[in-house]
Amino acid sequence: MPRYHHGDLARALVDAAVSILEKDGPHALTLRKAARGAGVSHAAPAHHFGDLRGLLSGVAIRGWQGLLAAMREAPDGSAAIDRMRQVGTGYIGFATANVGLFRAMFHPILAQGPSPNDRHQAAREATWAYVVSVVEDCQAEGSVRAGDAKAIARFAWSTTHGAAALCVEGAFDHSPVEIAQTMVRDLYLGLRSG
Amino acid sequence: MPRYHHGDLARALVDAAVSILEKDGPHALTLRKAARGAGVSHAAPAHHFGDLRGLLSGVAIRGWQGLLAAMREAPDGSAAIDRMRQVGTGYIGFATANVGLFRAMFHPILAQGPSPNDRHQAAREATWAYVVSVVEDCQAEGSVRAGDAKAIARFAWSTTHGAAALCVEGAFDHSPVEIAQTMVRDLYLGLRSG
DNA sequence: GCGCCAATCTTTACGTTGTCAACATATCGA
DNA sequence: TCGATATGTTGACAACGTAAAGATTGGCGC
Repeated sequence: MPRYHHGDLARALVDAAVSILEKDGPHALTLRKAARGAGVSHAAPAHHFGDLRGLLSGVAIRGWQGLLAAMREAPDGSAAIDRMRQVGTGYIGFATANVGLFRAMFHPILAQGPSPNDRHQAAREATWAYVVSVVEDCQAEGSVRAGDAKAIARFAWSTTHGAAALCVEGAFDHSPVEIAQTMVRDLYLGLRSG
Repeated sequence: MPRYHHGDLARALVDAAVSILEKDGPHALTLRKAARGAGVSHAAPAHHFGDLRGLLSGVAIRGWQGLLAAMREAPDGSAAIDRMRQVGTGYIGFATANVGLFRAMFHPILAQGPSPNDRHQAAREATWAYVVSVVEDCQAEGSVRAGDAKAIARFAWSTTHGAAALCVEGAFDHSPVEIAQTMVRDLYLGLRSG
């Protein structure tokens, strides 16, 4: 029996939103549709997310968490360079496996103005911090050339993000796995030490 | 005096759309607003672009043309590697100088389903073809390592597009010029022959 | 247990939008 | 000249984001 109070509506709304995103894309995501998916009235989301941008921000938080998890999927104890490779393959893998979610993370609405949600910015920065730390580990073990770790991380991030974004766009007529392999290989041709 | 027939409404609508995009971003672009900007009734755009996706596609065509022009801005007769560098700096320069237009070119709505406009796909492929041709020229002059030119072009394109997209997102706390310089430099560390 | 307040959800309402159908006007070729 | 076609207008409709006001619930002091 439906109660007046949902219990965890914020989570349920994000669940519904992700489901809509994966089925019909970012354009199909509306506040009212997410509310229907969660079984509440159309104005209920406003109390948790404010507006559409807020809901999208909530979705993006889950996206960044998933992206970070995918990048960390390397086996424990592996060499830093292996973790670095997993950053690339995990990133592209996550993007192509969760196209709707990935597109929502970089939706133009979110890009405009400051982040409407502190946790959103935090989730994003946590992912970025992980990449920088892996670069530093690689430098420590000598598998990546010395230099400003953040600059190197920006480069690796750009290549990886660009490949993922273009893959998701369907700009390449190759499988994501192929793209990821050659991208990661070529990337470390430029990053290797010596 | 306003005539019943506009003369070149399609162009005027794209003009108005670009103006809206640059001022208020992709989210603010609506068919009705573009129609008002062009001084016609709200349903007039339908005859030229069908729906909102069609208008966005028309805008994107102009975007791809401008992007290609920016990438070709290298002085005539320069070495292929210089033209290659201009691909990177021109790409990032165009994106940051035309943020709204750039975002529209990669708007999620356009990414879903096939391109609604043949000229859109053509403009896109022309840009891609130019990058591949520059890579081949670099290989011919020995400034870029041998190998599948398209694969190398995909790599260069990914790095450049990723850097531009993240720049436009405000993900980097550096000036676009700085980003472009270090990106292009690091990119050709990995692409150089030998 | 009781009462009150804040949080949560619903209902109602309003202006805007995309899209369609019906109609009006201009252009162009047979 | 005249009809077909392209181009633009008007009117209408459902869906949307958002705000205001009311209903319901949970929690906290007492």
